[in-house]
Parts: sequence; structure tokens; C-alpha cells
Amino acid sequence: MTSKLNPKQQQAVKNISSPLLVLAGAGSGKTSVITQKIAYLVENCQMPAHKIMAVTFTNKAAREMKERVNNIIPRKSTRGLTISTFHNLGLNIIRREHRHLGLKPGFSIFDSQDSLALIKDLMQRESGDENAIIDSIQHTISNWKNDLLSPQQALSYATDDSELLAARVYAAYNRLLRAYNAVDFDDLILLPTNLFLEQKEILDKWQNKVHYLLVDEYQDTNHSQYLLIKLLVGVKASFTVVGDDDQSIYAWRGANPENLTQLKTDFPKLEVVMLEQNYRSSGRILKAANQLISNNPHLFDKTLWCDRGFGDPIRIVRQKNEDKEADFVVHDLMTHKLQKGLAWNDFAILYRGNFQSRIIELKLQALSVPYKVSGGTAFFSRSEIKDIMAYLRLLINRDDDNAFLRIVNTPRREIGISTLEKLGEYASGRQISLFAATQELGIESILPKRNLEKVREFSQWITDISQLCRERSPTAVIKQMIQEIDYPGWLSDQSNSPSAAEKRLENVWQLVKSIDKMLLDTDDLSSGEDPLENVISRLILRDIMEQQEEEDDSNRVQLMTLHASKGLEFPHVYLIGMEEELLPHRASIEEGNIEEERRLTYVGITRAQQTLTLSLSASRKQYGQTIEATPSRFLDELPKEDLDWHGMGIERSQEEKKSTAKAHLSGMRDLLR
DNA sequence: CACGTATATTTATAT
DNA sequence: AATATACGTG
Repeated sequence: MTSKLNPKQQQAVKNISSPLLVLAGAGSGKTSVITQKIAYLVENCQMPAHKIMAVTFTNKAAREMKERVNNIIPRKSTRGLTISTFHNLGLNIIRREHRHLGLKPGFSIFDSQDSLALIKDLMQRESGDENAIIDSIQHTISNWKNDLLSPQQALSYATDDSELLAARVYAAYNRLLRAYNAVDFDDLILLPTNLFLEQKEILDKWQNKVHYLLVDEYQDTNHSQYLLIKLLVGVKASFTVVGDDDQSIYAWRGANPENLTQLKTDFPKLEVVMLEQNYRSSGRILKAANQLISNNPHLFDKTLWCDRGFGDPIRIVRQKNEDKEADFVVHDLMTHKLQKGLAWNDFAILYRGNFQSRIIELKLQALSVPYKVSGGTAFFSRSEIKDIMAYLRLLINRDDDNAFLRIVNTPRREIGISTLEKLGEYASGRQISLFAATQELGIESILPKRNLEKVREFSQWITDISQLCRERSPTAVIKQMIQEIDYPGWLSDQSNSPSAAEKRLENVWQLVKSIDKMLLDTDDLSSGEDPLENVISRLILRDIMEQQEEEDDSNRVQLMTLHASKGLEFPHVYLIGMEEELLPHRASIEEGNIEEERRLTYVGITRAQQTLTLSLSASRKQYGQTIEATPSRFLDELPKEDLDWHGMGIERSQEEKKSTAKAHLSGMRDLLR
């Protein structure tokens, strides 16, 4: 079974006696090692699958891993096997232990948008408001949570006024979250970790559930995630973590690649296996990647090698502007596809920021090329999706004031601002949620009769619907609900054109379809919890939806950010926008964090199996203004002999043009002398 | 409440 | 530059 693996990989799979760190270079088969190891544990070591846990960072990675495990061993022997993301794992722990955390069942999960809205709300009471400050406060709070600092600790460690303000907001924010019976994304890790630290019996219980732990992309763990792992494995220390410091690209959200070296200190018996043979890319691509990354300092010294052919030169194409750049990429892609009889999904177009997809999408649409944009938050940020999600959130957690406010008057129920203000005043005075307030007798004296009726009507309706959900098929009830509020009618009122309304309604049905499918899938796992709650919370974590999309025709050109591309591979890769200020991104240049941008470029390059095309533009429109763009410094760090330049010249900025002209001139003078 | 005009905001990266 | 939001008027 493990015969397809090379000796190093086999060593990584078969070593189960000591804690293990696998340093896996790009394309060295790290997912194979994890999946084969799961199979090995089940089949050779007779370890029950429900005692094995594998943790990844993205839903996509978790899904792929499940699929690959099911391909090597029969489905029935993987029963109970846990393969999930960190956040999903945290969510499951919180769901099981919610009583110990002061949460009621059906608690809400606030995504970053919800959190930001909450902080904004708080700040308006505290002091003046500026958007940049609010953003930085949200970021600061998130960092504190990742470092497991309580509001009290943050307050005592605060050194300047802005930190002091952030710490005060942090305290209020946390209190409000609890009042809403809600947790944020960071809480999904922080709450279980703190719980394990504080309550020995609960930790014991969970440690018994995990006989072996595997962690993917270990270099991406932050402090709280590392601690969670450490707590889960306990003194048994039966674990394998797989990572690559060269692919650490999440420092900005607290990832700490030092956790790789920390492991040696915390687990003296740690064994280290290095995987250096690359099975993915051509020799040329690998050589370029190696040379680029050699400009970075390393925690560990790895040298990737491969025994594949050397392959085509790496093309670098520079166009006059971003429009021409997009034209080139799309046309070039089409030409290759047709000439070589390739499939659309043999191609990927990668970029630094989501906004860069737009122009490419336009060109692809013009030529009716099927494509798929992954990542981005487009779907969930659509107002119709947010509306329906708010309804669902309110159904499972009536104390979710954010959801309440979003939908109480959407569609119109003649519940206006003044009514809500009075209701809000009443609710906050009594420390209860808005929904709870609607059912109190006390509001009868403060609301005019007509308004009171409307509020009561809404409140009763929500109660009835959530009751119905328990009795009948939730999907049918959701459909009924959408009809009862005449959401289709509301959409056509709100939209500019009938076709736009239709499209938005279509999005709503897609959401319902996903929920339906998910409820069916969840049923046979029968976790004993409310399946609707389960599905809604997973939806908020952006799980589910993508799954649906994957299933329909996936033969499409893949568009995604460099971050989203990690862990994937494609025969032919286009990496666009290879310019200073874009890659490396301006913010990183200003922070002096070029190394992470270099790793990001490294990740992009190492996605390519056969051909790699780097493209750039000489000018770019920014906020309506056209500005000159300088080729990325990373292009200079690639082996010149393996590059093939096309398009416009490779002059640098104007200054450099001048300086080369000067050099030329002085050279001429020297000759004349 | 619909419509027009003024003003703000957009371009990190993700669970 | 283009799009979203806010505000005011009829």
C-alpha cells in the first residue's frame, strides 16, 4: 500500500512512536503522506478511525483530504474519522461544551463583517469615529485573541492611548458578543483552548477522543492554535505535523512559523523528516523557485530536486497596460488550449488581490470561456444572501440582535426607526435581546398601539416558524418562509430590472438548495445535535457553498489569489501583475515585509507543473488615475538563462532609464578618449 | 417614497 | 473612473 512512496515518505508514514515533524517542500507529496498515514494507522495499527483527527486550515483542503482517504481505504473503515479545519474543530468543541462557556444552544457566529459592525456600534458611543481606526482596533482585538489575552490583560499591557482605547473596546465587544449569544472567528479557537486550560476533566475527555493527531500546513498555526494542538495531544504526544517554512504566507493573521522550531523545545523526542523530492514541477520551474526563495532566510535548509524533464523556459510577458495584459493572458491561454487539445481546468490564473480578477473575468466572458473564481466573499456579501442568512440566524438564535435588526423591516413591516429605538432602549435597560423585548409586557406602555401590533406580529411569526422547523422538514419551512414574506416580490421591488431580480432570487434558491443537500448529508452522520443549527453555522464558516459549485462542471479555468492557490497544482499557470507595489504589495514594502511576499511568489511559481507564464503591465489604473508600474523585483531574482522575455522592453522606471542612458553615454565617452 | 444629485469609497491576503 | 451610499426635494 505504501509502496508508491519514496523512502523518506515511508519513514514519515511509519513512524508513529515519536512525535513527528515533516518538513515538506512544495510538491513533495505532503498530502499523500498525511492520507497514507491515516490509512496506515487504521489498517496496519488497527487504530479506530474515530480516534484519529486531522486538521487543516481551509475547507477545500479538508474536503480534498477526505476524498483521498476514501480513495485508499474503504469508506466503512473511515467511519468517525475527523478531518476538519481548525475553525470547524473549534466550533464542534464549543457546541459540545457550550454549557461550560456560558453559551446557549444555537449561538451565532459573527464573521469579520458582523464583528466590524459591532465594533462600529460600540465606538459611536465611546467617542468619535474614523474608519481606519475602527479597522485597526478590530485587527488589534483579533491579535489579542490569537495570543489568548483577555480584555483585562490587554488593558494592563496597553502602552499607548490607541491600545488603551482598543482594550476598552475589546472588553465591551466581548460583553456584547456574549449578550448576543454569539462568538467570533477568533473565539472558535480561543474558547476551546481556554476551556482546556481551565478545566482538566474536559481536557481529559477530549484527549481521550484523540489517539493520533495530524496537522496540515503547520507553519500557518498561530499561538492559540499551537496551544490547542499541544493540549489535545497531551503527554501521549502522538502526532504528525506537516509544514514548510518557505510557504508561510499568513503572518498577517497571526501565523507563527517559529512554531516549527518551538516543537523541538516542547517535545524533545521530536523526530524530523525532510521531503525534498518534488513530484510536481518541471526542473526549470523548480530551479527558478529555488533561486527566488534562496534570497530569504530559512528556519531549515531544504533543497528541492526532481527527476522530471527540464521543461519549457519561463515566459515573462510585459504589456502596455492592464487591458492588454488581460487580453494577452486570455488569448494565449486559448491558443494553447486549442493547439494542444487541453482542458480548461488545466489552466490557472493567479494574482495578488481579488480585485485583479475583474478584468480577466471580463475578457473570459467576452470569449465565453468557462471559468471559476475561488475565494473572495462575493456570494456571501450579496444583500439577498445576507438577508436570508439573517433570517436563519434568528431562527436558531433569537438573541442575535444583528440578525434581528437586519430583517425586522426587510421586507417592509412598518417597523420604523423610532419603534426600534424605543425597543432598543427597553432591551438594553434590562440586559435582554431585542427579540426578548418584543415579548415582554413592559413594551406595551412605551409603544403606540399600532406599532406594538406590528412588532408582536413579527415576533409571533418568528416563534411559529422556528417551531415549525422542529416539526417538519426545515428546508420546506425555509421555502415557505421565503414565500410568506414575499421575498421574491421584495427583490423585484428592490432591483433595477426584472432580470437582476431574477438573478438575485436564483442566488437565494441556490442557498436553499445547498442547505437542503447539507441536511441530507448530515442526517446519516446523526451527530445528535440539531442538524439545522449545524448546517447554518457551517454556512457561516463558508463551508458547503463551494462544495456545491465543485460538483457541477468543474472543467473551467481557475482564477484565484496566490493565497487561495496554496496546496493546489495546475499544468499551466499564469501569474499576473508581477509589478512593484502589487507583488510585493505596497503595504508590505512599507512594513519592510518583503520576505512574506517572496514566499507568496514562491507559492505561486511552485503551483505550476509544466509551464509558467509571468505577466505584467507597464501602467495600471489606480482610483481612476493611470500610474506607471515598475517590474517586480522578484523577476530579477529568477535565473536569467531560463527566462524568455516577450512584449515590451524590460526597462525599469524612468530614473533607471536615465541612469542607463548616462552609463551608455559615459561608456561612449570612454571609447572616444 | 421615488428620483436625482452630492459625497464617499475602492485595491491586500482568509477562517 | 466607477460604483455605492447619503441626503434632499417633489
